[in-house]
Amino acid sequence: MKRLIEEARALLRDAGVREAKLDVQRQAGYGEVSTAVAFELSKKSGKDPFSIAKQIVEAVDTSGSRFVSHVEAVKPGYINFHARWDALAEDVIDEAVKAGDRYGALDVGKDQYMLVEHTSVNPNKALHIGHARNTCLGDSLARLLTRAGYRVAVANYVDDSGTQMADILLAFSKLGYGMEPPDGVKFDDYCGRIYTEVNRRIAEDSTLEAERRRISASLEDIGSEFYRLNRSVVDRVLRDQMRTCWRLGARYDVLNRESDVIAFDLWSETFQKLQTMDAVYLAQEGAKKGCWVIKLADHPVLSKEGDEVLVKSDGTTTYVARDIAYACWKLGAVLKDFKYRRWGENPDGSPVYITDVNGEEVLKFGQASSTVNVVDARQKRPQEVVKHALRKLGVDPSRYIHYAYEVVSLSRSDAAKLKVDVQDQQFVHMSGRAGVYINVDPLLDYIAEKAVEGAVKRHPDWPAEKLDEVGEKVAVAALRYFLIKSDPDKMIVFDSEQASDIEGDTGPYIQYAYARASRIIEKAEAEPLPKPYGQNLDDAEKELVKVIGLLPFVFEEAVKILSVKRVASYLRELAVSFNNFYEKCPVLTASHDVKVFRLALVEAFRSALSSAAWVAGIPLVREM
RNA sequence: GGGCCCGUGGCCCAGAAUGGACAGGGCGGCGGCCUCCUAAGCCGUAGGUCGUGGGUUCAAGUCCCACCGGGCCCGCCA
Repeated sequence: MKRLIEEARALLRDAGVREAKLDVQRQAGYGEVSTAVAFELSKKSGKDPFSIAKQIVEAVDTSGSRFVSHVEAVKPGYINFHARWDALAEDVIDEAVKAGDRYGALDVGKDQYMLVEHTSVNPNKALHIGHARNTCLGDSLARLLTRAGYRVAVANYVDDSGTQMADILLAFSKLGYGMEPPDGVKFDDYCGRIYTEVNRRIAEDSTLEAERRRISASLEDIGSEFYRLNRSVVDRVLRDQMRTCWRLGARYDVLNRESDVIAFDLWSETFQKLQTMDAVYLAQEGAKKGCWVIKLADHPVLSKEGDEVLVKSDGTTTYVARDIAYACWKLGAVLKDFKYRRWGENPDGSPVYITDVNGEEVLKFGQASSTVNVVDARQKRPQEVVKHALRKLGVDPSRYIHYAYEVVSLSRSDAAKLKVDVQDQQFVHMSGRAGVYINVDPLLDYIAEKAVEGAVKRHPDWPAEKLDEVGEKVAVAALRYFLIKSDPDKMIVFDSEQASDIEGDTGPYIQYAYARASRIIEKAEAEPLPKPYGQNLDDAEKELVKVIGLLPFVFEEAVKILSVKRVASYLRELAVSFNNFYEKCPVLTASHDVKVFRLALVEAFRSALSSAAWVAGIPLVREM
């Protein structure tokens, strides 16, 4: 496909058009590559764009072309290049089949190291669907960057210090909650339920509030009973959370604990530098008297809201201060570094490390070329303060990317199921404190159950294990596609019936196209030979060739604007093209030459789909 | 009060980085297609002031301004 564009560009150059923007034409009927260059030229010369286009087309000589069959000037002034399908099909199919499930890989990220951080759920509860949006976006971004040739490491920030843990510890130490969850309940889920209950009890009994504060304070005392209890609770919750993340297909390289940002003292070095750069000052009066605050006066927007406290009057740091220090570590603006120990293993066998003051492992996860932080849109302001601080420290703030996404809320009907009084609201925000949330694990179970119901009808002979395996993959595909396909700037009003749909514009639709293709390949006795390449292709074949050829461009665009959604919509487009081909073009019963060509086309389709599905995190099955 | 985001058929959403060829798809509705590679599919059909009003342009769903409606953020919390 690239060669078709290059050839079109060369033809234009020979015809006297030095610079032209060429687009691969998505719609059928307007050629395969087109340009609106005549419109631009008409702006300069004042002449009618259509006559300019005609003039250019007359000057184009396609007689020596391999990929271009003919060129035409159309209506208002477009110039459309039509492909020679035998050559284009050969080019696209060869490239896709050769590259296999890495088809479309780029090298734009060569020699660059990207640190992607996502998930970062407080370790006092199980993942709900809002967290899943974060994890799925972040994991797919990491995959996209990997496919684009970057060296990528994935971090999960574990906010293990602070007050949100105190509720759970209060429950275990004073309110008589046992450390073991009831049968069939995961520990993280159990903690989430406790968290809700404790908050209700604190609202009723104010003495508990003081108790919680005391626990919160004693957490600072390293080696204390509460400190040790906290560590063990955090680790148990984290292990359960990670099981859910793995279930969703995510993987991680490192778990960075907030308590270790403090323990390794990344802050003091950062603080010194901020002082040296005259970016902070000790407030002498007003409400923030006695606090070290960062100057925001020269920030175009933040200046209107007053300076930000970094060090409280009691000498402890705020969350934003720790985030600044951590950002400095990520981008190599401080020299101090963590130590690590091996914590566990991803399903793919790769190690997961965790920060640890007693750790033996010295690893380089900091000093990234750039860092992507998947953090919900409500934190835009603090994230902007971090960027401002980086700028002050001489770090190019564009290296720090806040990948913001909007929250997930619940539909009226889902909220009503949770006994929320919905009144006239169209949606209800989730709240861990209020117990209003839908967790990832039960949702996946529910979708898998629906999928198994469908599979059993089709394959009454399948053993339960196989049904469960496919059901699980269908569930993951459905949820990931659902969370990835919509614009990150838009709030998702989650409805479990809609999200668990496995028909229409869904993840399973994409899996289904792949399964159909796989069955053709399995049943074919002939080899998918590269030749002969089809003459007189059916429209459905042409369309499929074109869409397969599009993938490298899709990756290029997606990586440029960090758009996971772009990959999801491509997958849909690709699967539609295949299903169309599947209906109109029989493969196994076709004549020998046609069959061999179509088999190769099906194989090329599988390459394109598996490559893009990997980025989207959609697991594939050969039959379903 | 200041700032950020969203507004596309009954419902959900593509199309917004770079303005261009009839505004695409799904759900739901109606009507078809399994002696043929899996019907989790395909085809047809009905349904649209792209929130409103201005502006820029040969050309605006897309860019600019104002307004309306919805959401979020502005703590010595994280």
